[in-house]
Amino acid sequence: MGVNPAPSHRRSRESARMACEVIELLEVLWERGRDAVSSSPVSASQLRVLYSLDREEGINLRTLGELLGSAPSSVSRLCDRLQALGFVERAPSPVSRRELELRLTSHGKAYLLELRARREEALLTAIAAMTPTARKALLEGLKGFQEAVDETAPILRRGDTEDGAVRFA
Amino acid sequence: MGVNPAPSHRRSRESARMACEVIELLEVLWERGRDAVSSSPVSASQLRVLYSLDREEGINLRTLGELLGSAPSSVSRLCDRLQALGFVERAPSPVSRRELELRLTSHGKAYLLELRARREEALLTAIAAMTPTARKALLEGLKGFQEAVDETAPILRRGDTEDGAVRFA
DNA sequence: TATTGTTATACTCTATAACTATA
DNA sequence: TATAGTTATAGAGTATAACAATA
Repeated sequence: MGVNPAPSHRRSRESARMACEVIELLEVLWERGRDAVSSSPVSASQLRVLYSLDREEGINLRTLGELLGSAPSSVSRLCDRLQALGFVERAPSPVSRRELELRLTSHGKAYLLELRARREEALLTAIAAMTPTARKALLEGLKGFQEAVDETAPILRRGDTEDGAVRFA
Repeated sequence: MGVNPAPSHRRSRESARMACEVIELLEVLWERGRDAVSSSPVSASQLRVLYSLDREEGINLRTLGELLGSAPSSVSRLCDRLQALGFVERAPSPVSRRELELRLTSHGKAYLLELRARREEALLTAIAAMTPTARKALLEGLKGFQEAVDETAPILRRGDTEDGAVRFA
């Protein structure tokens, strides 16, 4: 301990800290502006459901629960309300009569589109204030980061197992 | 409409979309891992309070509410529980007997430190998988972005007014 | 009278546990 | 019997409205 770390290690740690700060900032800012969209009051929890269903169409309730880190009962209630809003639909699974296939409705997809457009607009305000050099670096850096997350966060990757089932491990 | 936008505009929009995606990813992932810290179950809402008090020490309850976009009554309840956990303290304001000064306790600060360390560790896993070039770009880009947010999101900036009061407009 | 903070009430989110239907 | 999904109950987050104390 106390030895000089390699420059790339220091830079990694500095990047992590910086990313952490930026994300905290946006966690506070975005939650403030959530209600401004479509006059449809979708909570942060419901929004996480929409994100997940957008990424993994047709998953069942149990799998969604694992993805969110929430209990099945909580997810069931969330889906009750999102279904009542017309954003999510429960369809019977073709492979097992005790499972569901959860999907965004076109209404739900439209909501996500609008929310993302609004958030991107907010981000643009900040990005427009950056220097062209920093802007270019941000894009390159985020691209690389996203690819790296996709590789190192297996929970988000759908992988076929021998029996053909979908696994999220 | 339909005209070719300048390259810098296209890059800005692309950056915004990319940032949006990355943040959604982390909103889902981080919420899953929140409970793993210190065996202290701090909710996402409570966490936003801790972030805000860490940034703006000694603000009153109303101001915190504006910062979070929450009603004063909600903030009061949040503080009840954070105070019971020993993470936040309410002190009488020296300038007005009807106001409070809200602060993190040392216990609260320690919790934030631990949470951030854990999250930075998670980010490092991804960052370590990036190329050195992308890593460097990420750091430069995030730095520029954070500065730009600080400039363009006045709600987060504390500014003295003529009468010496603290304003968050 | 206006402002700061706290309660009262009602609805949403969350978890654990009990329950129904299916495999 | 084990698993997928739904209720039952209880505690936490949220907002609106009514309230107390202070300015």
